Amino acid sequence: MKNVVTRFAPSPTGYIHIGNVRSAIYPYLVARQNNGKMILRIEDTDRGRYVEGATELIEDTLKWLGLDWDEGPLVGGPNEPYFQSERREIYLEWAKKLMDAGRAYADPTPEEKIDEYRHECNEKKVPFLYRNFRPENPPKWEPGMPIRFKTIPKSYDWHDEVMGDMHTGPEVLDDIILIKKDGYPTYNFAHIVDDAEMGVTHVMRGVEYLSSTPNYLALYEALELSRPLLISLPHILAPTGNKKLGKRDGAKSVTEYRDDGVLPEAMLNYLACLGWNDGTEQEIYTKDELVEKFSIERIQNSGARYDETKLLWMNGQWIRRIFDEQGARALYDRTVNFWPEEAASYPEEYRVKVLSIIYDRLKTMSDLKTMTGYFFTEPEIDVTAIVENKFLKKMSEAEIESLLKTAIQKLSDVKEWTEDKLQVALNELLEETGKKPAELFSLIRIAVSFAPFSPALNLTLVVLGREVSLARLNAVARSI
RNA sequence: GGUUCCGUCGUCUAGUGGUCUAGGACGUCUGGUUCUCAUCCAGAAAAUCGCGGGUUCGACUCCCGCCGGAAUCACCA
Repeated sequence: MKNVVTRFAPSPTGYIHIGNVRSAIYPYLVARQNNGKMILRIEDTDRGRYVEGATELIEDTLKWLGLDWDEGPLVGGPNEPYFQSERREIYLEWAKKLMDAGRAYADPTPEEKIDEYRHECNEKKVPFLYRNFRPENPPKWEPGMPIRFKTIPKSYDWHDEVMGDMHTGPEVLDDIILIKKDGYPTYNFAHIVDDAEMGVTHVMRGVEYLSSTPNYLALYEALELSRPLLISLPHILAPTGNKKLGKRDGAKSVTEYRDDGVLPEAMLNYLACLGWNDGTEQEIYTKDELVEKFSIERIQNSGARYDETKLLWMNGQWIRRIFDEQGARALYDRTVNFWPEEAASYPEEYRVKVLSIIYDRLKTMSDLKTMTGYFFTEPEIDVTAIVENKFLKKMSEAEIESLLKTAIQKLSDVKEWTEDKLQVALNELLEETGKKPAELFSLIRIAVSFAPFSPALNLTLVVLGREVSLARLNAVARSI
């Protein structure tokens, strides 16, 4: 396929949450895969729901995920403007053309009257269709009047790339509003006009638009436009219940995950594979792999439940992958905002070392805050933590004290404070004292960190350094 | 209620008539990796393929009916 043009067209009503980023990811993938263009268009036609700053939030979210766009806010393009509120003249022109052709009309009916019609139908238990109440002699249009499409009720067949062959009868077609009385277009009309003007070839959006599609088809026809490829994306379901994931169910914003230390690679990977797979058993995909392997045909046609646990697992995978493939430094660059406050006064090099021994324990970057405290602050000595430790509680305090002193002596004699030399010393200590690793190592580990867990003992000692390690051990020895 | 879509382990999924005694991943459980936590490795439990009919030598796969779930029916997108 050539000249592929896709778009992501959110309305600026707040943040983008995980339930709806997928309709940005898939169009992006399709555009890049086909050397096509991706358009970002802001559908701000509902002034009541407009949220200040939402556009920036959308831009930030996309940029963070690594989804860039070829046309739209910030980058411009040949079809400017990309805010629908600035394109009102265009929609009005198209609507006028429709009126001239007798396919649209100005509707003078007051809204209360429409409510009455609707009510009437509900009473009679017949479907409410405005076309049955079409005003007989619509007035000439003037500003302040809504414009409605004059539909021709008939059956439609079409193909949805995800849902398959579709068919509906005339009962779903109605005289939908094209231009609201406030002069802004409805989504229903605006997106058709914009997609046509911008040359959009693939319309990807949530399945909630599937039932309106016949009306769009009627519009394409009346406007003599060729149909773009229609691609309905199934909903992402909330963790519980069968509802689609929405802000009401506590759907977190994408940026919230960023702030919690989820990597964009993991987020993109997880979301792209929620409801799509390439048929192989691969689970971890880079953005480039997704671009290469993505296919519309393999998008699932049923909703997928959002599972944060799996996202977090994937994030752990990505943390390790970045460390292993790009090095400690590359991973460190992603951690700047996630260290405990006290870490700021330590040299960067030291933080990199801490990261290097702790990274494989991280699920999110923000775990650094809770997991690395003892590297940056003197832990509070808590003798009970030692005495009541499950490996140490069978020893008397005197025994513990003497064991600790032996250990201090041995470690003080270590010439080079390195990973290997420390391990040798630790092993010798084991032999000399006749203690089990569980006893000896637990004692030293707790004395040096007072943390519920820490990396391998020799590594912890290396990073802490000789001085700090011995000082802490001595302090504990004095406290017993 | 009308219209439309969907229905394989708890979850995400593989599966296009025989190779499925249904595969993988997350999660769970067990064991191993000199202490802890995690990683990693090995293993286990976990799906009568929504239900009932049919077609066929043979159906998770095709057809029909039913049931269940969802979406939509706005001057919101």
